[in-house]
Amino acid sequence: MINNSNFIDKLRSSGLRPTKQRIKICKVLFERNGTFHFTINDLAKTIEEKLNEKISLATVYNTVHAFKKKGYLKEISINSDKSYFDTNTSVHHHFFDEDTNELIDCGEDDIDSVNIKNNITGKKINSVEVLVKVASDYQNQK
Amino acid sequence: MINNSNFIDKLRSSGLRPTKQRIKICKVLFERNGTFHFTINDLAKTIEEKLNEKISLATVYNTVHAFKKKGYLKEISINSDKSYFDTNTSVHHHFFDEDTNELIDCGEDDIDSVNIKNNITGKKINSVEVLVKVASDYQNQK
DNA sequence: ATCTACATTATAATTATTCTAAACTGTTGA
DNA sequence: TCAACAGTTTAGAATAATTATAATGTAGAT
Repeated sequence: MINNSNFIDKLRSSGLRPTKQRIKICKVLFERNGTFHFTINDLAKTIEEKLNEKISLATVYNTVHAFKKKGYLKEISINSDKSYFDTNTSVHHHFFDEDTNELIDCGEDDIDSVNIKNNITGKKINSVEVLVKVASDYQNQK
Repeated sequence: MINNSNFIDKLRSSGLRPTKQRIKICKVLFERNGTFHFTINDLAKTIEEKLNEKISLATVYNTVHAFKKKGYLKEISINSDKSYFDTNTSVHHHFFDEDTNELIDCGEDDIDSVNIKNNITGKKINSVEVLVKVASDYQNQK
């Protein structure tokens, strides 16, 4: 309870009211070491397990999207039936393990920075993402 | 009608029965210059317009997935509520215009080839895709 | 303490996609 | 040529992710 003030300040300073639910979601998302890759469902389930309490799915959706808009979360481009989010908002790329449907951060040194030599005229680049899809050799054989 | 035999041969040689619907879908997809980026819905609509006839949505889904499995189509990774496909199956990257939701092929010279220096142990790389999301400056300001 | 705008919630609605089961059609081989 | 079978198509139901709705709750200012 003591260090909730961090989250309260963070929320307030970005114009989001520090409601109970948002603070709890902050705790689940950001009180951890390492990054967290999740779908909305993953997050809702984790909240239920960690806090022994349910937050409405609609609120989880609203909050995740609010956090994304404020830059606290990144949405990851994978072609999938659901959306993935990442607590690591720095520029970085991903492996996607097709055997397990798991997202894995690429380290700084895994991929050279991508150089865009020509952009669409009149547009601004919002993001550059590399997705490396991998699978076991066994899987590939079929 | 004359050059349907191309498609018939192509289908048969890959183990797909050349049904009326598949041939029609081939015509819509591959009888064009330049690549075609589409969602299932785009394709169904295009079929209806071009051929003045409807093919069941389920069939369009089945066919597109069959063509993808055979390597005639590529699925593009965009975080979106729907899946995008591409008739250009070569290794290439994309711009995604967030103003119009339009996919645009990157030219050969737009992006340097991406060098993956470390891979996940025991896995094989299936694909490497770069997605550059762009939007007008105006859009970005809000 | 009260007010007001913003948040939360359960639930309904929407949208993309897959499943189902019945009808249909290429293909094979007698 | 044609019967039979396996693969296809189809309309519509089912499922799953996400968004909208409208009533209730609550943080923060007055």
